Parts: sequence; C-alpha cells; structure tokens
Amino acid sequence: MTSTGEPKAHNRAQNPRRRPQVSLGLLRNFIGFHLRRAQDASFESFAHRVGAADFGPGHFAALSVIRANPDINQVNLSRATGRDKSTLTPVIRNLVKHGFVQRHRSRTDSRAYCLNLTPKGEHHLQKLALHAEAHDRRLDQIVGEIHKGLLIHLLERIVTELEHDRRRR
Amino acid sequence: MTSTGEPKAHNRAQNPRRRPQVSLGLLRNFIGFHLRRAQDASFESFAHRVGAADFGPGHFAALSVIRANPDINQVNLSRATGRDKSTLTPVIRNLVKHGFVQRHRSRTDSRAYCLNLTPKGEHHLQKLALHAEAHDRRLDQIVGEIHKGLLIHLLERIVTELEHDRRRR
DNA sequence: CATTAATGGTTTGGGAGCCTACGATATGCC
DNA sequence: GGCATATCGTAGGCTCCCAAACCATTAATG
Repeated sequence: MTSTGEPKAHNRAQNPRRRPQVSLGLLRNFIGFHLRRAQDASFESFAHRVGAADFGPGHFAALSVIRANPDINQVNLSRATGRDKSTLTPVIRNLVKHGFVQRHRSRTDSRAYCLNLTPKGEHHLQKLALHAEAHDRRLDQIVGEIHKGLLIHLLERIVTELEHDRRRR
Repeated sequence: MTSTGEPKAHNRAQNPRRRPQVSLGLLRNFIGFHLRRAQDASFESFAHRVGAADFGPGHFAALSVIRANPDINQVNLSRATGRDKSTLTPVIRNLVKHGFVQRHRSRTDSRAYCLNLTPKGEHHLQKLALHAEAHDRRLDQIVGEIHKGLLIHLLERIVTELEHDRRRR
C-alpha cells in the first residue's frame, strides 16, 4: 500500500513534507520515457547556463551548423538540426535581425537562400560555445568520460534506425 | 568546399537528388543535441505505432503511473511523469471523460483528488502496453540487449544529477 | 517547348508544454 | 482560536513545434 494520495498523519511528524515514493510502473524500463526526462533536464540546464537574455538551444544549433556549412540553405539546415523548415523561419528571421546571420539568394537557384555567419555572428557563437562546452563538460562528468562515446553512439543509432524504419513505411 | 546551398550541376547527373552531406560542426559531440534527436525519433515512432486514433505517450505515462500508484494525486503524478501539473489538467480531464480514470476527493485532504483506473482504463492500458512493448523491443534491438541497462542508467543519472544541480541553485 | 512533378520558403492553424496567478484548503506557529 | 505560509487543482497567456496549404521556381518528361 503506497498511499500516495492519502498521506498518513503519523509519519509526517517523523519526516515532515518528504516526497512520497511513487512507482513508475511499466514506465520504469521504457527507454523512450527516460530519453524524454534526460532531454528535458539537459535542455533546462543548458537554458539556465546561457541565461534567458541570450537565445535558446535552437539558435545555438542553427549557428553551429551554419558556421560549419557556408552557404547552406534553410531546408538542409532544418534537416541537419532536426527541426521542421517552418520552425526555422522565425528563428532565422531573428538571427538576421540581430545581425548574426547574413542571407542572400542563391545565384544558381533563385528560390533558395544562402546562409552565412557575420563576424558578429561568429563572435556570438563563440560566446555561446563557452556555455555549451561547460554544459557538456558537466554531462561528461555525469556519464563518465568512458561512456560518453558509447552514449552518443547509441543515441545516434536510435535516430538513424528509427528514421530508417520511417522511410520504409 | 561543401557547397550545400549551391549545387553543382555536373554531379547531379551522376547521382540525382541525393542528400547533401551536411556537417554538424560543434554539435557533433554534444550529448544534449543527440538526446533531443533520439527523443524526437522515439516519440514519433511510438506515436505512429499507437496510431493517431488513440492517445499519445503522455496518456500512456499517466495511465501507467496511476495504475502503479492507486489513489495518487495530480501533483505526485506530475512529478513522476515529469510534466507540469497544469499540463496534466486537460490530460486527466480527457481520461476521465473517456471513462479510463475515476477521480474522487480525498477524505483526508479536500483539495486533492484521488486518481484510479477504471476496469475500462485497465483494459485500455493493457492494449497500449502491447504497442509500447513492441516499440521498446525495437529500441532494445537497436541499442542491443547488453547496452539497454547501461543506457537507461546513464539517462537516469543525467536526470537525477542535473535536477540535483538545479536544487542547489 | 509544354506540361507535370518536385523543391525552397513562408504563412496559418492547432497541439503540447511551461509559467504565473488565483481560489480553496491545510498546516505551522504563536 | 487566528494569522501567515504552503499546497492542490485550474485558468490564461505565452512559446515552441509540426503539418498542411500555398507561391515561386526548378527539374523531369513527353
């Protein structure tokens, strides 16, 4: 009898306002559930490091990929970061407005834009990268240096395999 | 020169409409990024298995925890599933409306509700669990039986450690 | 060429989630 | 008992995301 909704009065005196012990039931062994929890926690931690004044992780991902792929267009950027292209529209508008990204039409395909970092964007990304590295060092510390490679490998396998499933439908 | 935005005409003939090779840059080694991708992929795969007709993973998580913790209240449920209590309000309303969950006021705390599965809810959860187990078996297959325990352990460590950091702020 | 199909980008609509504020009740401390 | 504080549940507002519809342009096919 766990009685998580009906607290017993007698043990509140021994240990006031303690968190009740809640069982996860079936969820306990489900990878998907733990993925979600870990992702939420990681996101929150990163956002806190960067500070609400700056931008969210989405901006960091976009800047990072744009930097690594000069003249990338928005569809390829969206595929690389795993966000829908329509999600990227306001993000990029913001980055351009702040002068971090410069955008010009492709000369070989007049539908597409070419995205590039401005010097200001480079500088901003470097600043963000400091936070991101600190964040990642903390994660390294948690999972252990030895396991980091394995963890990333497993996560990548999950992504590629499930997307492969999806394509086969 | 990767040229992701300016496709060269001459290699399109050799290999038409292939996906351009995009570098992740700094993101490559960031655990947080891969967590997000894996979570997205897992979520999408699960949702597809269950089918849009039924409910999403959030409902499955709620039902699973309610089943494992009779008379649990909404705050404890929200903490166990990692969702804000206000997020749970419409979810629970839905579950009650469909007759999966029964809700009554606690007799020792008239603010709180006591949540329990109805027989119909039990049956529905069992049906969902079949999908969830198939989904999880696929994930087991991807990460390998050997690594599953380690993966879940690492994900749990990330959650507990980062939440510990948060509490120390 | 002309017509059809595919692609890049934006807009719109809806869902899910968080945060804040609030009313109602409970608890702690005089 | 009486007041301050904490807690349970809900409502409103906001952000983020995806999916579908759409326009403009490009590629494929006859």
